[in-house]
Amino acid sequence: MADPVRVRLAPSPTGDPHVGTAYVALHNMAWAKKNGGVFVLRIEDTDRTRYSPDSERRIFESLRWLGIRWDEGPDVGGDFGPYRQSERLAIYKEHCEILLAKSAAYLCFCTAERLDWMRKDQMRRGAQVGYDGHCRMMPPEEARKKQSAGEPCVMRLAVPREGETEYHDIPRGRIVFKNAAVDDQVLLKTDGFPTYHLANVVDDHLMKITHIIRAEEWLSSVPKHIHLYRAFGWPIPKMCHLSLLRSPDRSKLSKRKNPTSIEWYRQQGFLPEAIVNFLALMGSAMVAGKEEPEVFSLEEWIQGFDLSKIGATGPIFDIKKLEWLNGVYMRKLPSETLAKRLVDEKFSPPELTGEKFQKILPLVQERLKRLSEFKELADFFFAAPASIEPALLIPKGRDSTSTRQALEKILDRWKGLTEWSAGVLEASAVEVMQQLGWKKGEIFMAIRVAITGKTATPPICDVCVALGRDETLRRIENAQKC
RNA sequence: GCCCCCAUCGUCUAGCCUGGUCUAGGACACAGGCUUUUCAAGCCUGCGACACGGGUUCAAAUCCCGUUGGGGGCACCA
Repeated sequence: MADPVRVRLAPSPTGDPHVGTAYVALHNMAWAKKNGGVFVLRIEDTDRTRYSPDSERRIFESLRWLGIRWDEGPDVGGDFGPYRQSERLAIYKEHCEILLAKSAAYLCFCTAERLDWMRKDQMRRGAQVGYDGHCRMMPPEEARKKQSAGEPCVMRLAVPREGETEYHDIPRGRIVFKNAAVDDQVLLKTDGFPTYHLANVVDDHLMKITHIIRAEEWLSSVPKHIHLYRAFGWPIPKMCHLSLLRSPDRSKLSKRKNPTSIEWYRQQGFLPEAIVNFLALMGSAMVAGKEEPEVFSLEEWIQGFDLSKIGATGPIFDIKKLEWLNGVYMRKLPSETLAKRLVDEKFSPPELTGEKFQKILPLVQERLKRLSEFKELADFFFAAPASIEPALLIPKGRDSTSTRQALEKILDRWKGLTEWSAGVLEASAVEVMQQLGWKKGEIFMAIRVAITGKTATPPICDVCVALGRDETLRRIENAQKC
């Protein structure tokens, strides 16, 4: 019996909750669920200069909003804590000593200025950029002495100078790195905090992580991690690097070119299930055997999920397709649910009452691509148009007088109606149309503009019913004045 | 510059592992049409790809090599 599957998401709380984080989280969670395993959330907060306490909270909130749940983490506990790296400093220190004792790492006293100069020099010469090994030659006793004398230093990984390091990546297969090209990475910083490289290897081992599923940008640091695992004598977890989500210009998704914050998508009125579905579509994955194989729930997706299905090409984040999916979900939602979402996410006017809501929501529901569009699409239900554009009101080839007369006739007819229903309104409008010799489009458009100020609305007679008799007649009267 | 990854319609992808069933399938987008009181939605049609060059083979989108193109990494950031 193999070890139970344990995977982890390791975001660093340094900014907005990124859609790429959600993308990676989804794949981790899917793999854990698929195998009856455990999904761990670990906070990588070893960079105290970029750390933002608010960021952690927002990451949790955004992931939860998307329906992503973890089994262990700083906020839910677990047997392998603490789950914030800043709370594990003693553990890293201890492991640093092990590496030093095995000569797998060494202390480095080089100043930032020297490193800077060195790098510039390497660039200029067109040489490989990386630490030149200056302190690697130093006898350990001497290094210890300097260290105890209080000289600031870092600890670096002593990467073998020759040979190759290979490993197997799940979507990509065998990958081979030349050791000579691998830098002597800093493992422990002057401030006593570990770098990502040390912390992630130590934690993944201690937390019994079996599969590392993370973004492709980590691919080139894998050899460093392998050397670390070997130095410790630990087994190496399976690795799966997910291709980076791209901007339309194919560079990695960045907020300079694209909205990347999950919060932004939420504020724009995207539904979490649409975002999840969309993200799952990137890189492969369709649920087979459905009439709509590209529209599926999280559960359905997980059901058919497999790491072997993941592709290695970097998909462009196509917001047009997300919008389409969002529309699909908006139309599918029971209107009570949609109403609740609109209210909860603050996309509907506060004065919206239950009854009115029920009347208008079905009229706009299939026209919405984002929750945020509700306000604009439905504004005329809440207030008469502030002004009416005569050019829109008057059909092409007609004049203002005949338009005014047409509205007058409609008003007369509608005032006398005993039943206020879409069918009746329509029938009497058609009669007026015939009397005037107008076309259907002309009369209905004139009514539409008179009542809503717009040329694109739900079927106008339905709108009139939702608005009610008094309001409808009042608006037509007003329109005549302009 | 050095290291690594990737390569099917504009975009997301199926097919590739286990060559022939691929005149390469679906979806988004786009264009046209139908429906129609407008806008949506829906339905139909169209446009549209195996980056290029060499191999291997009776046969290559599928296997191998190279080229080109794109991407990522090269921090006391993750």
